[in-house]
Amino acid sequence: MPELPEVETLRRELAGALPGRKIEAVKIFWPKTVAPSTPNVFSRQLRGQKITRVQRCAKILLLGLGPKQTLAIHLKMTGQLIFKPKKGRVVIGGHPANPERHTRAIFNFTDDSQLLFNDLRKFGWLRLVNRDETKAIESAHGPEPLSPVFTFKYFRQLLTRYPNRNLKTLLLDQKLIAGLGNIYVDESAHRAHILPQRRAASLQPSEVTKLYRAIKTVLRAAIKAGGTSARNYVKSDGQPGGFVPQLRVYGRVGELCRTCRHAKILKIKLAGRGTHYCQRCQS
DNA sequence: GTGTTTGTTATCAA
DNA sequence: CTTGATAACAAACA
Repeated sequence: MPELPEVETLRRELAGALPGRKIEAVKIFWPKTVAPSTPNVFSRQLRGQKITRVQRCAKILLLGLGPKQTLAIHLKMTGQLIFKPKKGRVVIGGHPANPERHTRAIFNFTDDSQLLFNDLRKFGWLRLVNRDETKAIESAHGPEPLSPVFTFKYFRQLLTRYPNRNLKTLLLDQKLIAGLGNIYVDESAHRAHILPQRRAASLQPSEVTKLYRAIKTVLRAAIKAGGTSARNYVKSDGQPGGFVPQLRVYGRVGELCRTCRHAKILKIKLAGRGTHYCQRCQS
């Protein structure tokens, strides 16, 4: 699941690869990927454009195409962005012209390099947006948790403003904090020694501090490791990120807790999501 | 055939 | 207004 650290990893890699490259052709293999546009319109609009910068808003990657236009990319659950310095050879399966089984879009650059958008479950999307629409995307999200805008004061006020929400749903809410998903919410709660099902108002002041710090710490560590490849996520070179060994609860149901080495990691359904925690370390 | 996986949005209900 | 539940999207996997 590409969350903030995974998209940030891609942003950093692609920021070193894409700027300056000119789009020669765009192929769309799954039209809904570019909805509400159409493959023809979408491709025509992008052809000849040069990528000027690579940014990120929450879990959305933003490829700048000059001052007026941006290509916004959301990987949703199974999206991948693969950069190939030279055109990859055509491989088995799927569409005849389709180099990889779940490739939904291909950007060919004039120097023969390529950007592939793979997405097994077809939830991801590509959208060409203008400046106003980019602003709208940004204002639909809360502060970036690793930016100075995400102050302790803001975080404390969040908990006060939504006293009856449980931590899980609150931290997952993109309007309140940008970029956290199922993995890093569970990991943050474990590191803070707080159960994700707790009501916001039930946190002691010291717990608010611990949670605030845990969010930042785990995100920084995950970015440093190149993200979590629990399922489909890979980096732009196709290699997995390295954070799985550092996960403390996500995907570890039944395992012995790596912190207390005593209790087994439990898994419940909370806010409709698989939620992992240690009964002994978290309260 | 069933349940599970999850990011996001829409819709409904209390 | 707050909050949570559910479905929808879609496909693979156990």
